[in-house]
Amino acid sequence: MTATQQYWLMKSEPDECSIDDALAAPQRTVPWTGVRNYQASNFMRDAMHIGDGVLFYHSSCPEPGIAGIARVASGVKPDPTQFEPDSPYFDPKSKADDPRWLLLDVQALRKTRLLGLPELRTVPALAGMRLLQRGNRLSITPVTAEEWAVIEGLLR
DNA sequence: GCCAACGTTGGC
DNA sequence: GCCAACGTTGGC
Repeated sequence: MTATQQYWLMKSEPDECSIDDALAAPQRTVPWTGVRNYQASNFMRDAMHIGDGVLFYHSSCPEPGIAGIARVASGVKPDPTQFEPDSPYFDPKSKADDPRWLLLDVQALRKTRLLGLPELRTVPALAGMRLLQRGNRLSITPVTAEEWAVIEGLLR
């Protein structure tokens, strides 16, 4: 156990799962369903570890931004919604013995004030954040230790 | 609702 | 393996 803690930003639509929803869940933990992008999925499979820090981001909503702090709470497992025909995340190409999509559990730690996207863009130290790069659409992006520290400072 | 940006699909 | 067409994301 030598891996140092890493940091991530994970987008969730608050209509589906807000930071309040996550905090209200059993163990404050929710399965991160619905990732349907290989880059994001590969982050979960190859790079994310239990205990990593997570910025809980609200997207596709009136006020997009960081809404809370969470942690990675499990390793990867198959995302069951890919096998559910009635789910919006159903993937007919997925086979039970060869799932295409993974998830891991995320445990909410605390709600923060909303650190909105416009405010994030004003912080020079965050100019390089993956989230803020032009055209970024990834639902899971790495956050550097420096960026994490700056954001913790803004949320204090 | 618009649209820029990006990822995926599938014909060749 | 290329690349045009199409679908999706997500801020505005």
